[in-house]
Amino acid sequence: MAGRAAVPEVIWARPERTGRGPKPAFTRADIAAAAVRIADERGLDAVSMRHVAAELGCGTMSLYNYVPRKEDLYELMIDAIGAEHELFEPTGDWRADMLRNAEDTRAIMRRHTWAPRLMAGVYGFSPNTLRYLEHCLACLEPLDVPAGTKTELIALLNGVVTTYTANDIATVERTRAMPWSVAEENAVRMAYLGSQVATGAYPRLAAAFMEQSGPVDLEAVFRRALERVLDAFDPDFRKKP
Amino acid sequence: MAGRAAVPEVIWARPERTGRGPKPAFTRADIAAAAVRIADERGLDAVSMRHVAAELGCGTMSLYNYVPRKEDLYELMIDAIGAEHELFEPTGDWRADMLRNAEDTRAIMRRHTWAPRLMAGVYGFSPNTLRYLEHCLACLEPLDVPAGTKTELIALLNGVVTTYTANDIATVERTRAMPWSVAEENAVRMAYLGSQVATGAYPRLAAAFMEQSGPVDLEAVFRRALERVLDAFDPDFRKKP
DNA sequence: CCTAGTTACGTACAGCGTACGTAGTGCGCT
DNA sequence: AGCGCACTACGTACGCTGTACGTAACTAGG
Repeated sequence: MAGRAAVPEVIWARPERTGRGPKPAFTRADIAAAAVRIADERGLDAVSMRHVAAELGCGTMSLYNYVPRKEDLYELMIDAIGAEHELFEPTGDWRADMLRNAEDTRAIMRRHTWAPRLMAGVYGFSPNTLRYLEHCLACLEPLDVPAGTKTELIALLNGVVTTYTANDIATVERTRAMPWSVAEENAVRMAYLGSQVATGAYPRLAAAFMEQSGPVDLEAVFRRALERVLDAFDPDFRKKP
Repeated sequence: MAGRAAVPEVIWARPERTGRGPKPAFTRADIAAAAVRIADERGLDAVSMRHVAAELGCGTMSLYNYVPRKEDLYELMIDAIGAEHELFEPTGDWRADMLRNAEDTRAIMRRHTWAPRLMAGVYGFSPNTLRYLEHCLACLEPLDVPAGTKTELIALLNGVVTTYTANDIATVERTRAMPWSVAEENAVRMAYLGSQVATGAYPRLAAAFMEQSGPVDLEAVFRRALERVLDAFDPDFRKKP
């Protein structure tokens, strides 16, 4: 009686190795690395059970011994890139440290442009996610607010980083493997946007468009957003000029 | 020579109706409504070209006359729920107005729990999205900052609303059509999280967990996040006690 | 040693997006 | 007026997906 579990499974809760049977040919890390490699090189849509299995050099269905559902494969991928976080020694300046964390997260997402899309759908707490959370709390040690407020700060900041970086990646690279170029698609979208604004139906939007000169500096916009979020949590902020 | 366009298409740029040929049996609004109905009742995964066509009572491939790619169907859906925004008369109090907008957006997403997932992947500017943007700018008229800063405020606020509501929906309702109950899955996840925290590997995280008593008030957390974002943009904020 | 639990994997199925071909319809142009 | 073409409609088919299920080989615990 093999029987599938009638209860939801958290992949991190099931042991990687149980006593009986032949030794598994791969570790979870192997599988995660293969999936990440495929996603980096051929896009997230290329991450299918078949392709990952092929990358590992095993049969498709063998993968299901390690990863009961595809969703779990995604969790492995998120955990894998979570290992790339730089867990530095906190300096005592919580603002600077959190900025560094945010830029670090952004850099990781830039290396793995599929990450924001995955983060939106997976809510698990993987080992590396927990480690990163703990690190953030360590950075926030000097900040004198309740622990609940700190976790809210982390959540808000992470949300902003994800949202902004997802948008930037979208405008810069757009979905991969399109028959037309990125520039072309963006041009079409901007042309449409311009034509709509030109109808006069959106006067304030038009004014905002007129005001801006030259291309937007995405990096600067991002940093400003971070600073604003940090301001909102900074007890010293009110006293500043 | 029918020939597909070798250039990206923005569905809003292509006219809904061109002169020639038989009258289309449906409008875009019909199609969007059908897709939204399916997503509301049976979940986003049930929104397939086949199902939408069936809901409309036409052949699957006929749908492609109206919606060249499935991605465009998603854009129609987002635009459709964008019509649910309450475009009230600005009161002159930009903070209160923007709070109202945020709560309004949150309410829409709660009615259509698939919305956050879609928003993460679609970046178009649909008619109703533009209308809502214009409305927000109208609400921000009393705020004396550059237009660019206003659009940044709107973007940041919308991002926070989407992120937070997506998370809340996930914990409250989780993916639909699971063989186990929501409570069960959350219980399993929390049990795992608790077991990890109990290992002592995450002391600060453990402390944060200890600190909290009783269940988290998601609404309060959400409102606090909004207030913080608004604080960060409020010129009067520094002068307050 | 035996056997239960595991690994490995081929086959099969339902469902997906959508390319393509064909038939019918009615507006615009000559 | 009527020709032609752009459009609607839709059936069929292809390649792909996740994964249920069955079978064979293997190994550690009792």
